[in-house]
Amino acid sequence: MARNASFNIERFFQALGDMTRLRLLNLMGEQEICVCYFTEILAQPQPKISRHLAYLRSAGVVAARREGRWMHYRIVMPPHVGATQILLQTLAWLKEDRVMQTDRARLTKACCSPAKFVALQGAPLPASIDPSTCSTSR
Amino acid sequence: MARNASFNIERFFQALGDMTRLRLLNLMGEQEICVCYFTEILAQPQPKISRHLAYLRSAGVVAARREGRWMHYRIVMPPHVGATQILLQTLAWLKEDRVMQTDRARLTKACCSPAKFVALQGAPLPASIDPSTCSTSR
DNA sequence: GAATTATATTCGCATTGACGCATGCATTGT
DNA sequence: ACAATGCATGCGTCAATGCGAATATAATTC
Repeated sequence: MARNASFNIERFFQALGDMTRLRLLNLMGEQEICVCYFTEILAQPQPKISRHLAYLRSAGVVAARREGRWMHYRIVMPPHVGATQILLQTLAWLKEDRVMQTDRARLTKACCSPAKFVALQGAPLPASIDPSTCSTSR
Repeated sequence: MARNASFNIERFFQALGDMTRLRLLNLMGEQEICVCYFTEILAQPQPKISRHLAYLRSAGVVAARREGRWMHYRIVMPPHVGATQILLQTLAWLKEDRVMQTDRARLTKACCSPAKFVALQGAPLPASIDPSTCSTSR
């Protein structure tokens, strides 16, 4: 309920004005990600992650999908072309950031060798991950 | 390299997360604008305008130049290509907004017929304004 | 139905932000 | 020096935000 509040420009930029939320967006990128990956990769308390995801959701930047016990979050493009372009531009920009690159590397590693991440045993893989991308990890 | 410690991603987006600040940025656009125009066109208290300008300055989004009693503010492009593109994209997006269009129209009007804006008597015109753009005003 | 797992929400607290009001500071003009 | 002008800043107040800790909710498993 109350999931489709009208898109608000201020709220949109405010949602981008926090490093934790930017890291979450960077991890989502093009694909849907399970919450358990966020908490594991950012190494931060689950309630904190959950609140930031709720913030992003209230800003209309992400959407959630439930799959059994797991919640998958994905980026949704805003209902304005201008905002969409800014969001895409931001995601592209984030990829140049060291922290963001490290996060992405950890995500790949977690998906390829989940056995090393105790908390992720049995967690659903992002849909777009396939073993062929797991070149150097063991 | 090019690590400019003064520029902060979070701060950058936070600066964009306020309607008053977006209106100020929209008014500046490509040109330098005197503070007295902001207060007149937005019809809001001068300390409020000044505070928001200070916020934008602290975020590295605008710069100020003193000219006698007047302060001129202008947009400065961030030291990152990504941020620059986002800022330009944002400015372009704002132009589609009704409020922003009205503000711009009022700015043009104020520059062309300052006599109608008591507070702007003698105020310096934006550098890029010339009388040829004042077609229908008297 | 009870326990477990994955995620969301509530609470208390500290910090920040936005605002109005009054005042301070810098520059110009007399 | 004094007053006037244009702008910035300090103060008090209130709302919003971020956080950790605890608790609640939803889906699954026993």
